[in-house]
Amino acid sequence: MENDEIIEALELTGKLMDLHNENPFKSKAYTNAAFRLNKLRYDFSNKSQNDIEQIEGLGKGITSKIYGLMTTGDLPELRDLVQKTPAGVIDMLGVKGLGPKKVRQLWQELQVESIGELLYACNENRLVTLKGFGEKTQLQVKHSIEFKLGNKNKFHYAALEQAVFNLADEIKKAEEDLMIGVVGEMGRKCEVIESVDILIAGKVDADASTVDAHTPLPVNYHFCSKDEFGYHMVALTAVAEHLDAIGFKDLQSRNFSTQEEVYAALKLQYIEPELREGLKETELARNNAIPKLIAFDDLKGSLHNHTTYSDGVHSLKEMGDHCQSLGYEYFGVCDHRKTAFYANGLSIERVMQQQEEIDGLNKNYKNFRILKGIESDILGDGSLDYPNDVLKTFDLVVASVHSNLKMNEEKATARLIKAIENPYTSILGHPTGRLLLARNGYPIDHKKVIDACAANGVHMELNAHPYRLDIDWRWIPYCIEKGVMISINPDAHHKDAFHDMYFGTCIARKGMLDKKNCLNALTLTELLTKLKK
DNA sequence: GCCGTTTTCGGCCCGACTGTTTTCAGTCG
Repeated sequence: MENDEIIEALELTGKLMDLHNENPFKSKAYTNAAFRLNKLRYDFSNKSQNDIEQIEGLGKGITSKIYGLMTTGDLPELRDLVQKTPAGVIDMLGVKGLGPKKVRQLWQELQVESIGELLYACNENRLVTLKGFGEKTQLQVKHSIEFKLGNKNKFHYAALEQAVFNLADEIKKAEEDLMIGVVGEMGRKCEVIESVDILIAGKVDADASTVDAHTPLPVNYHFCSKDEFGYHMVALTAVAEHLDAIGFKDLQSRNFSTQEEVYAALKLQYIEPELREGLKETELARNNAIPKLIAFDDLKGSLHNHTTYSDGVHSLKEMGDHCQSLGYEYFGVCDHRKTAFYANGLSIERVMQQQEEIDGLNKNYKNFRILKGIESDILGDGSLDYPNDVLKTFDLVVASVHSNLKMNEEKATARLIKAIENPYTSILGHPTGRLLLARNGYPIDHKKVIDACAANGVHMELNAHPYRLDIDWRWIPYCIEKGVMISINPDAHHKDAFHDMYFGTCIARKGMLDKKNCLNALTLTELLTKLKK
């Protein structure tokens, strides 16, 4: 069993014990174990029982249960609890705003046994009769369920890409003579995917759909002749608004084997698939004004990453070495500040210690440098969780919000602007706090925030984690217009997460980012000059 | 129930927020 599965099982056990009104301290033992294990950030799934028992906060009793779970995949307590709980009631624990206590009330007092029934009960205004519930709780539960249902059968781009590429390869292998194209939302590299579409051109002997897709979504296959491949690639990749704007239906012929030929026939600059969203791309193409889009290879370094100093998995040296081995020129360490107690945030003493270690490591690097940074929390009032005389010791300061996420637009915007105005802020981190398919960000006035960045020389993060992709790509053109540079940051907590910058680059292309407006496409020397300003 | 340890028993991760209360329980990050 893997870390996550073990932690999830323990957490669920704790929740179900609360749901069944067992001794709250008994359930806490499980919840606490999950909490402790979750903080470890290393792979414990193949450790010995003795190793597990050495972990702080775990004793003999819970250790033996964890070890049993690890080796047999079974936790008898959990099995019993699951057995006496309707599956729909367990689902209800996943509704935001509902914990075990509230779910118990809904189940026992309203006999609600599934998320569907719960939504119905909200609509019938039945939740307000329960003690501890009111209008607002009922409305929040309703919204939360609707959000959940609305995201059913939607996936993050990153979760599908490899499977879809593999699928295209398999089809190609089965019949070498075919032309294969990924079209639709996947072709446009949208951040959230609802359907997978593949275009196949050529003579198909076997039904391509017999190839096992291995994707969690059904795949739509489209077929055409080879000499119309380009025509159908454009038709199936673009949204209707784009096709209208370029005058697609006025084309006299379908005989275009490449996409480039289609745009040439329409007397337009070539428009990359990512851009075919029906926004301003056609107007720009008409004036030959679409810039050369950034490529993954253009990135020269990685800013905003974490190490074991806070909540990262690998040490400073491991992360630095790995970043260098990937061919980058610099690696920015931005561990969490102390306010981030949830993430083992750094005290001032440990920051100093980290900076000394960085100085030591930098002496041995050639053509590579670790930059001293910090991810400073933006507090509720917009101030940063460090005094200025400490902030000035860093090469870069990423300021970002991690708590108190439920502000209204006016307050959240003012809070961000105050943080941007701090003279030591270099980059505004994940500006809306959104988690795609899981949580809407706090509402902000993007224009005001970007204007403030422009006025204060602050750069904008494009957090490249596939769940975040925050700032939203739709705002990148406005950033560029105002001269605010975009920093494609992996926010890496693990060596493998540097690769997230690839997904950041994909989404940045949708925002028409070119390399000269990308902070981490600068060389080390250029970057240092920029950061000093 | 379990942890840590004063090896027997007091106290369970923390701070903030929300919505419901009328002083706090439940939930979240």
